Amino acid sequence: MTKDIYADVIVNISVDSLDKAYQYKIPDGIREKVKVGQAVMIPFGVSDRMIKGYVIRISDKPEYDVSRIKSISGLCKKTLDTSERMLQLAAFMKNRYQCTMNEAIKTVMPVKSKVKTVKKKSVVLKLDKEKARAVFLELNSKKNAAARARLLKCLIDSENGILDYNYIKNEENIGPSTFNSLERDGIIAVEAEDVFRNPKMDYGSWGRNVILNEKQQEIADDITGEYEKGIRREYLIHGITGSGKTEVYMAVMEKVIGLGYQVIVLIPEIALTYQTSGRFYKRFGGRVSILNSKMSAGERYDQYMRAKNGDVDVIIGPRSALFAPFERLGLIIIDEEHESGYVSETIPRYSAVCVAGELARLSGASLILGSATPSIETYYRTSEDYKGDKPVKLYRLDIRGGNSRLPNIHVADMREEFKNKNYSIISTGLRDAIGDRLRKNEQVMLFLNRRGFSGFISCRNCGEVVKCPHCDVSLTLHYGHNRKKLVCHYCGYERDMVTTCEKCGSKYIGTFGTGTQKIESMVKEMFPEARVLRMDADTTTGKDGYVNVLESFGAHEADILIGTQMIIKGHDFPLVTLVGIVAADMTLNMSDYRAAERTFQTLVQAAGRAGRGNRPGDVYIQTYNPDHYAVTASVKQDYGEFFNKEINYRRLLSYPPVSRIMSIMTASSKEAYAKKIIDDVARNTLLYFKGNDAAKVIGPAPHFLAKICDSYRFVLYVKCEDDKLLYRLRDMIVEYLDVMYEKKRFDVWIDVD
DNA sequence: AGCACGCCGACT
DNA sequence: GTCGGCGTGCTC
Repeated sequence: MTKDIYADVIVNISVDSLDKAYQYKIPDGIREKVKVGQAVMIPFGVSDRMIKGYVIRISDKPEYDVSRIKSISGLCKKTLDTSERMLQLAAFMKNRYQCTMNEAIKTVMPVKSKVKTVKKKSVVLKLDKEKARAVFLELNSKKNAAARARLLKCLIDSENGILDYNYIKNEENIGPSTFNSLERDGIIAVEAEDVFRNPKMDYGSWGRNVILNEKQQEIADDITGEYEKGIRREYLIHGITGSGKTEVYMAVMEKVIGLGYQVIVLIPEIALTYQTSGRFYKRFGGRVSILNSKMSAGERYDQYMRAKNGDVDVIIGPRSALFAPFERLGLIIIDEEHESGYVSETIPRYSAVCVAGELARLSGASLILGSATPSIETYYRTSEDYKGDKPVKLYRLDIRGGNSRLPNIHVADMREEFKNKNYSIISTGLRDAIGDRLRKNEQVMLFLNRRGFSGFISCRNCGEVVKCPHCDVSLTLHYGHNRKKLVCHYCGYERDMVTTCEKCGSKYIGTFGTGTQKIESMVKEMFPEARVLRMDADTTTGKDGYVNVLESFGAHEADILIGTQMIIKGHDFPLVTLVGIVAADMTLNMSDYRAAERTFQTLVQAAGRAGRGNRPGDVYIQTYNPDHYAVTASVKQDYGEFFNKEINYRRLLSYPPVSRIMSIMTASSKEAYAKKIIDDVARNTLLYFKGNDAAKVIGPAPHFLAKICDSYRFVLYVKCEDDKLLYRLRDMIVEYLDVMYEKKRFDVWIDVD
């Protein structure tokens, strides 16, 4: 006799208490047909009423009282419907990102939990108040009508005889049967209304056609040609900034929509401005739906419903727009695919580019990626060396539209500056250039790689650095409203600025490094007459904060804008003719294999900000590593050169995308315990790869941030070309730790790439 | 959500 | 007794 197998099934009802998996036996006859994502009919509840559910996991051991497990009664055939596809996508994410199926489902089906808030049920009094009062008195005098009387009283007391269903149900403790009986007697009515909040926007006339240049047309024709032949695949449009990638997207979209398919367009959060939305509205009119992060759950749900009902052809939004439930998804476009915003910060930490690839495959859609500085991973998939699945077809778009030209790029070697006794953080060249622009009444942007990348405090006498007591990290200096304070960027710990060294008592406390605030004060000192704006997390409070700063700068209310990452994304400022990258190599020093890639991308994108109007632009790159290929290649704006050097470097060190890398981090409040576990994992990992030289194991070692929030961290790296081996190892480690160690006393994170 | 069960007052 | 409304709790 064969062993029974079981399926975890989620029920297709949107109620919190049912939001979990139920285990069913899979009957022998349909054993092969039941896969994760399959829709099935199951008997549910005491009366075994038949409902639809989805299989989310299959296993051979029952996790419930066996005698009470029912059997799946049949498959729901039909075409692969959207929710089934979404569940398959969730299953993919579960495997790829090591999250639970529930976490994955919550990500891909945001609809489910939101239903309640949107389907607003209300109770309406059907009689006029006089008659209702009579009924109420009658019920009130009866002994068995307490709930009905209570409900009626509430309705009579309410202003217009309408109350929220859930409110009254919870507040007055009224059961469903009470509503039913009153409704049957025609005294009340329960009404469910779907209020579609459709953000109305007027963008004037639409349908305007743009004429593509020769190169744009060629790419659009090629993609649509393949599309018409039924070819579905991934494309990369490598187009320099301002080369008009959007025009190509739109041309392809038009074709795909014409064939009756629907399109998802992902855009980096920061670029989701009215400008962008307006362009799409102008072209596609009301058949476009735009999602943004400011939308409430309800508004977002409404847009998803419009997508599901086929009321829109195009949905535009940040990475979550990927999960719009289109029935006939034909194309996904990801603009600026290298953007870090496409990687989720919450579990599951999925990459939208990767998930989009899978979604496209599942739905028979094509995927177009676009970027001026494609991620190494994506570009690698266009190369001939790439042997994996999902190869990418590459197009180049290298003519800048309009009459703007590439800026002149200057490199300032900060080591030379230091030798020449310029101890400031602004090179002489950049300083002169700023002065020149101020005289010409043009604008300047000064860019710093990341917020408070330093500003750490140390004693000039003994060298003691002020650190966070909970984390092994130096504190960063911030200027509060009227006092200086020290902040830990990891745990948020705050304290007053120290005045004397806590170790030696010296009064000479120095601040090192340069944050945006320090640059601001220095620039104000150098150019007292200049109007300076600073943009970072401290100056921009609220969701619209940064938009306000950018708008004010765009209106020439300031001459110099100082800021981090945010200022180089999106937004064109025609008056900006000078961009200074104050510390170009800061990201190079980060202990991450993507450091060079990030640096190159930032430098190229920042340089692209200068001279987008008619005036020629200048860019100053200040660096301590003028010979590093990330710097030299960005000076030449030569992606190819950078890619070749970078991919060789990664090949040499077995980094992704050539090889895969898995990191295993253990953390515990007891240092020795975290160490013991990671040593154990390391030993087992070596055992796992015994006699197989395909993998390299590095470590274990204390993590780069060895102590965060009073928790000690150790890390182990495993590099291997075959990701399946890594995924299997990962699953084994998780299971092993589960069995061998007490769960609560430590944390473990396992990450692939 | 939807269903049944047990409780309790009311009516035959 | 037993009918019927009401509140509670469960659904593999």
